[in-house]
Amino acid sequence: MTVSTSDEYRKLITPGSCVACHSHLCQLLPADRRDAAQGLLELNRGSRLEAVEGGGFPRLWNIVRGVAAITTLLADGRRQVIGLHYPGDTVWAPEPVGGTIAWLEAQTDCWICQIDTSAASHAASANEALQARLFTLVQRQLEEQAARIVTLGRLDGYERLCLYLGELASRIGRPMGREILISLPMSRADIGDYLGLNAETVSRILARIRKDGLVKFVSPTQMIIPDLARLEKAVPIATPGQRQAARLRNTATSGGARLATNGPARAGGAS
Amino acid sequence: MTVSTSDEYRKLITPGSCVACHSHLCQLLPADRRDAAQGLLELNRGSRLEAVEGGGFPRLWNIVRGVAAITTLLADGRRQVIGLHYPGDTVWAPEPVGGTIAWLEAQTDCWICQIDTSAASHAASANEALQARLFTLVQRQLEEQAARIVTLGRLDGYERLCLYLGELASRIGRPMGREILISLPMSRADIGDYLGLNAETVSRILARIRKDGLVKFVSPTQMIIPDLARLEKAVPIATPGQRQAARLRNTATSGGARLATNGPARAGGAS
DNA sequence: CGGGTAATTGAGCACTCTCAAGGACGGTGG
DNA sequence: CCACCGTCCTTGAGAGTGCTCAATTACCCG
Repeated sequence: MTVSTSDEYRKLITPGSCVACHSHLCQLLPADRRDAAQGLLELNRGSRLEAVEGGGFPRLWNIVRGVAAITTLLADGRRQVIGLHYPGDTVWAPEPVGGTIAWLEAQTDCWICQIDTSAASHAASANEALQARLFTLVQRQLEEQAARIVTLGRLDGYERLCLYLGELASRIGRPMGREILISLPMSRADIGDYLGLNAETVSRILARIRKDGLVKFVSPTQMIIPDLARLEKAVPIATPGQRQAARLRNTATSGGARLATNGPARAGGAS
Repeated sequence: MTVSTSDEYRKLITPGSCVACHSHLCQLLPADRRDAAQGLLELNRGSRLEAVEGGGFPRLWNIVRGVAAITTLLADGRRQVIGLHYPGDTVWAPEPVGGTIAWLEAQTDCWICQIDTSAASHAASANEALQARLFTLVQRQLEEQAARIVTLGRLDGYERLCLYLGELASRIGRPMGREILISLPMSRADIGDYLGLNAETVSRILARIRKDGLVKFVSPTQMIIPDLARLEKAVPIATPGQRQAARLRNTATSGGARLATNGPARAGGAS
């Protein structure tokens, strides 16, 4: 993990006019604690960020740039990516619990703004805007995790990968006319860790999805999605777009929370 | 869903001296909203409780008695149990999102205390104790869901069931000397929906666990765990030492933290 | 142009699913 | 009390999906 002090940031995070992110969550902290409570970190690909004990109040990670995974390990070395987060996301940092630990791991070079609300809590418990924002944020993260539980519990590999590609397309895809260009931020093995598969299976299923014409390969890490709707139709669930629209409807009333959101959605599958 | 008004409750929930639960979360609500914000519900086995829009503030379900599952029903009738909750648990009620709805479903007869913090939020945002309590509660739920993601993503059926039995033992098991007696609150099919398996597989694996001596059957829904420690040893939960070792293995290859091998064979799953 | 990592592909196997047939259990009515 | 019935549980056979192991092939970077 690298703490950067480059000029590029200094400009971004000028106190009082930080433009690093769109959430401006830090602005809701009490003015005298704003500096202590935030810090923009630069993480190189593969480096990690572990939450420390927050004393009961949340530590938040705001993904300013890049893609970062919340990851954990089993005793035997098996690995699972619990969540995958994109620019604009704010993550409730997982605290160490009973021998198990999860950390944030940069999948690409990242800028992460760390916000420690414990610094704010005592002075700002009356801060209703902050509280509302935190609730919205937590609600979203609970939903995303619930969706991932369904994905891992009930979707097969093909569906999981279609979901993943759709997620990438809507979060970091670059529209090119009617098509969408995506750069995969993770290796096959990492994708496998995210989707509960292994690297070879990911590779094989990707080949199958390509053969079905749902995606075109530019290189192993760059692909083009000719028709997002068709890709999403391969997954018998609400699409990220639909969910986002629904959430905008939902949150429109409550305190102007307007983070672009998504996350894998609901699943079909067997039973 | 049944709203009970039986005498048995009336005694329990006498305002100001409610002893229905141990959380006493409702006591943290402002006094004038306490009645509006809570209500003790009786759910018969199989009945449901749906959250409604909370305006950005959480609706909480406090499990006083019984076992309840947060469940989603897919368009084709298949189910996924997202979470399973026991007496003493407080659940952040899932709000309807994008056409997908999750609800609480009583696995056994339940008493549920519903707490609506939106009633409290405006008057009591300064209530630091309540806020701290909510954070703790959310933190725990996020952790539980993260653990379930790992379970579904990386544990095989045998491990998932051992975990489930251990969970039951520690939450609703009755100690009998050195052994623990548990009454399964769910059918094989429901357990399958919880663990991402199907009913037949659950039955088969249960038979295998029995043959391995980790559990003794009293009846199909009552079992005895002779040695909880031995059961838990079947699940690779990371101890600090093991985690350290695994991390060293994991980081040894490169800064990218790659992993040579993945989880156990897990197949099927859907379609 | 080498060295190393990442990705692909193949063969064989393990785990879980589907479909199907009995068996155990509890409730009901005769 | 017992036959009947529905539900849940068990067990079997066969098929499907994904994993392991292993060998290439492609790609990146110096």
